[in-house]
Amino acid sequence: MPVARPESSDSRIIAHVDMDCFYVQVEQRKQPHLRGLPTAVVQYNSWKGGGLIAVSYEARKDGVKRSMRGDEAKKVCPQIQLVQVPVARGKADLSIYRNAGSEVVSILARKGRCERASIDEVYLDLTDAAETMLKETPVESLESIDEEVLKSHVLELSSNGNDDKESVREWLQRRDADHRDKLLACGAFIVAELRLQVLRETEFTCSAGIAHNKMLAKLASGMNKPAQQTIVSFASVKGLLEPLPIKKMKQLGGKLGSSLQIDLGVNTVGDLLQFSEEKLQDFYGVNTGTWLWNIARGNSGEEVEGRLLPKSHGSGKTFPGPRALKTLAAVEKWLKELCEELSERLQSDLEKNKRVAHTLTLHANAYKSTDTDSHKKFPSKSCPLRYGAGKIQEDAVNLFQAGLREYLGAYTGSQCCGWGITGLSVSASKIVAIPSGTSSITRYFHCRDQVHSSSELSDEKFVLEDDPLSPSRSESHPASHQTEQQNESGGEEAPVTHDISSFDRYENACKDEASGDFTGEISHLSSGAESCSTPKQNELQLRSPVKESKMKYPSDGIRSYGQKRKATKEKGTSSILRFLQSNSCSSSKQDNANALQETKLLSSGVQEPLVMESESFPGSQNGRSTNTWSYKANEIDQSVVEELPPELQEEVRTWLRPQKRANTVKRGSSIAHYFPPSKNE
DNA sequence: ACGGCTTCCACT
DNA sequence: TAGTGGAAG
Repeated sequence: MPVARPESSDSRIIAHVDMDCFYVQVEQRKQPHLRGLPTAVVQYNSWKGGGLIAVSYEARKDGVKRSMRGDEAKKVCPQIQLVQVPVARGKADLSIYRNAGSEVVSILARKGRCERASIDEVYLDLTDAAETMLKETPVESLESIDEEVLKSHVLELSSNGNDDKESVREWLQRRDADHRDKLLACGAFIVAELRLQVLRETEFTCSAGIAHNKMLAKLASGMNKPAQQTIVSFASVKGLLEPLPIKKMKQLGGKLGSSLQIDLGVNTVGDLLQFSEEKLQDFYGVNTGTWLWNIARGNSGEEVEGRLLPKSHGSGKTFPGPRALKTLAAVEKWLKELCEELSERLQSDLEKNKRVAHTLTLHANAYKSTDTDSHKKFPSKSCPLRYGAGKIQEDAVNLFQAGLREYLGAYTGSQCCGWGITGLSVSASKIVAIPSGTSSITRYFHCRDQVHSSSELSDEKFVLEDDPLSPSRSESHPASHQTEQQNESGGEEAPVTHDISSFDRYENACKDEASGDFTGEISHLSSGAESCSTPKQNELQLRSPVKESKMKYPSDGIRSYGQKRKATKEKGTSSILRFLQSNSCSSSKQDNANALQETKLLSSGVQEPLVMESESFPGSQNGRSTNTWSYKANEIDQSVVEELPPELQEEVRTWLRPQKRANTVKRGSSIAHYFPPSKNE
């Protein structure tokens, strides 16, 4: 899974911001009398007091751990305050925490590119902001800076026990510092300010790590909690990683980490240094091997994605042991609950963010009481997503039945034959911003034309029908049957506004009929992401081919850690495209502003000059054709690049000179005179 | 047969 | 593409 993304001499300024015991804070804001008390959030308290999902730092001191039961927590910490997660439709409802997370994201996105990494974590790329600050902020003003930044922990200092504010102040203002450390210092100021804003506006505290890449930033954010920030200075990287238990590294907490320990005797990150890149590649494949080699040295080129919103929504519940669902009726009942929640969240996403989801997926866990030996898994199934709780539910039930048949094998009436469902979940994915504005409407009709003229569309009568949305029609779901009325979107369950639902329909139409991706712009952009990456491919050193025979996993353990991941996916290149899609990369203030701005950009033709060649290729199943775009690097007009936002200019130029680390050269030389060795001015 | 629920990613 | 599995929190 980890992937090689080598990056040498990386001068980005990356922050990882992590909310402190977030769910607890959300509850404490709701009930301020809980502040300062040992507190934990539990879900479902009937069985052994419920499971803890967040624990305050006061309670942690007493040894309370997440994943204790409420009862155990009471034992080690009798005064603990247990707050229950809200329950809706018979299941835990995390929406208040999600909403609180959005509050935070919208604040943290004010400076630099922001990536929502989870409900309570974000990454920030503050490179540009830090550089600007380094250029424009006279050193004197740093002396009057707020206390918060002085509470930073600077790793190279704290290892010597010199963590006091005076030392930190001195470190932050060192004039002979490495340029990269100066940028880090600027990043620390920016992050401190952001954290204060978060506190002021949400009452939530958070901790942060400031470093040159995501991996180190993430590592650092957890080192001094709560409500503190940690800077990984250039000089501290080696000392930080060397003694670090390998399992503490993100991505190595699981089987890969275990394999490193067991198979290679690697217990700390430092131990990894003894292995050549080739050796690691022999064991784990080219990509993972290179990735390991790099992270051991503190290198990680992973980009901060400009994404403020989740990529999918899901709603699920487990039915452990005795509570397993044994009848179709019971499954249907719970699917209804889950689908209602999902639908609500989809509606909200639609209204707030103008996005629609395209795929509905059903997951289930099941057992057969008959043969305990067969460890067959209940297959997950998906289909096009139709809006409206009732439709989602109907489709989910169909998916379930298809899965169940497959799970049980041909025969059986699928009723009371000794099966049980221990887990159910529905999720919505492939979420894209809705096109809006006149040009999109034009494309809408254009797209429609394609739908009808497009070759295949076979036999089906539904092409011309009013509501071509039913997933039941999709040939991949023989299980389903279309009984529904043509009566389109809504009815009682889907109060969708007209314009929106029509867009929704058209998207689904285009998709269902498999006649090309729905908007011109979206398909251009997403396919462009692939073609744009070509110039960069050679950045990945894919040297020695993996010899599968030498893979040394325990036979039942790790199979393959992605030795064949292609170099064609370059996150760096996609952010420009994302910018064109959503304009969320840099300074956008609010989530829901993105979709709107997106279309302005798109329809203003900004993307055109970037797109040098257009070609179409046959689509997969239907012989449909999809437009895609590519360009030749040397054909890009410089003036086009200059029109882009600064942080993207950088990126584009990087593609154009794939061999160089544009970053270091450019940044280093142009602003080296700031923070001069002696007091400036 | 309980750690519940959610999200993301890579691979095939 | 759809479906699977790992990882994280």
